[in-house]
Amino acid sequence: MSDKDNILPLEPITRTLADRVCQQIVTAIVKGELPAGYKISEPELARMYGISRGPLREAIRRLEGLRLIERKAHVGARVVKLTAHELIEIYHVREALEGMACRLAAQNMSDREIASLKGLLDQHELSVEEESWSSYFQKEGDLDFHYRIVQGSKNAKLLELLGADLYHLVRMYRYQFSVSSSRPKRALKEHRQIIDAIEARDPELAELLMRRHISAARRNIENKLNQESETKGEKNG
Amino acid sequence: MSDKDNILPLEPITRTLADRVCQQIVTAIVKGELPAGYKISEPELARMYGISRGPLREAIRRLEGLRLIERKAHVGARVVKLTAHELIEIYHVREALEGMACRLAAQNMSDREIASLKGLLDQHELSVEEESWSSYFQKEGDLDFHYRIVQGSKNAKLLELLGADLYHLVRMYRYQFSVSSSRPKRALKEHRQIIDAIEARDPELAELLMRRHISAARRNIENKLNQESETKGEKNG
DNA sequence: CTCATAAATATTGTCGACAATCTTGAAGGG
DNA sequence: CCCTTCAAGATTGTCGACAATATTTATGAG
Repeated sequence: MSDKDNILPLEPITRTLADRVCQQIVTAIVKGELPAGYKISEPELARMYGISRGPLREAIRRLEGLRLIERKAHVGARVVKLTAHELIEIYHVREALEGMACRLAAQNMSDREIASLKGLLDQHELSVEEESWSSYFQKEGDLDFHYRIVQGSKNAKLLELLGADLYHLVRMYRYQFSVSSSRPKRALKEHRQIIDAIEARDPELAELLMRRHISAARRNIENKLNQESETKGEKNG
Repeated sequence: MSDKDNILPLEPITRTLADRVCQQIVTAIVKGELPAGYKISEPELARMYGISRGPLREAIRRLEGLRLIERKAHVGARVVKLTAHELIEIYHVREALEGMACRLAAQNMSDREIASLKGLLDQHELSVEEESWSSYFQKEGDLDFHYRIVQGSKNAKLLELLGADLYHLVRMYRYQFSVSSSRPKRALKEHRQIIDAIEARDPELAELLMRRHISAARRNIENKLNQESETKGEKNG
């Protein structure tokens, strides 16, 4: 028992087929390998992943809980198609949830976590200078920051709702629309202000800044969508 | 096709076994028929509901998504045991989410919905006078009010998160602890203030009042839990 | 008597086959 | 020519059986 403790596999490979396949499908959906609106055929997917339909169906049920696919009885499952309206809704929810998370983080985040997060922002700053930025930051880096704040809130329910239900959809949106975050330096500056407020243990300010930050991102998306809807006339004309 | 439209079964009985059993288990858990911490035996449950293990396992996967049960691979599923800490966490989340919902409701709720909700409060007022109050209001009536506000926000994601992930747990808590809402008239008065703010189309005030309302409920629970922890010494002595 | 090891039991995970339902296509009537 | 009806095909839902893993019990050594 003494040397076995050293291995500590840290959930090495999820112990069950259904869980493993579920994770694979999540990333496949987020990255767009399974495009939005795609009709999921159980026999096809089962063959693709080399498993039976039993575990696959359980995985699908789980995916349904993550709001990444939608099902209709006796008809089948489809990858969710995120509409502009729903995306705006998600940002409203994020504003409320992450505002609360940020306030709690200002109270509960450890000094160590704060220092680590500041280090992450330094990394981001370097990435912004280079060209490598667009590939990483806009896809994962930004959510890294937000995820750490939520972790710092020490509220497991918040982490659950944001991590399991919302961030997947946001990541999916960013991959699929290849969204140019459009305001990199501005966003980074706002991130710095937020972590400063947390470091100053100022919950009110931290919440305000986070809400403003997400609200700005939402309006940014709204504007972009409005622009698209203005120029979409050429399709009908 | 003309007379078929009149039937409109409104999802009459969920079309699949897994969905139906899932709903049954949800109410069983909420009402405490399946007590918190109960070890779920698949063969037992399958026999109890008269179905095979296949659909039951899918239902369990869905229940897992609703955070009503927890699973460990190759070990089994247990009904969640809500700790005091988690309950407080949930109320923090509710404060954020329903505050936002209330603000949006002040903007998006229809006059008809507002009138209907005021009627519901009239009903509640009558129930408070009688004795029948404790049985209904504290268990379902209060959440009815909150649920309608969230509906009025016209934000589907909010409705999803609160309805699917949080309210079940709150209802479960109320049934199991047989919580005496402890401040019925006070709560009802706050409900009236909230709907008044919504009717006045005052989003800021509506959000403030709702946050205060839920925050008060949270502190009420915290106090009660502290009292319990003070008197629990007799167990150890 | 206590602890460690190992077999026995029970439970969960996985699979292939059958039944119920929906969708697609063609044939016939208006 | 279009619409309705019906049949064929395919897909989803359900079931029972087998395999893999965890828990429990019994056995033996210290």
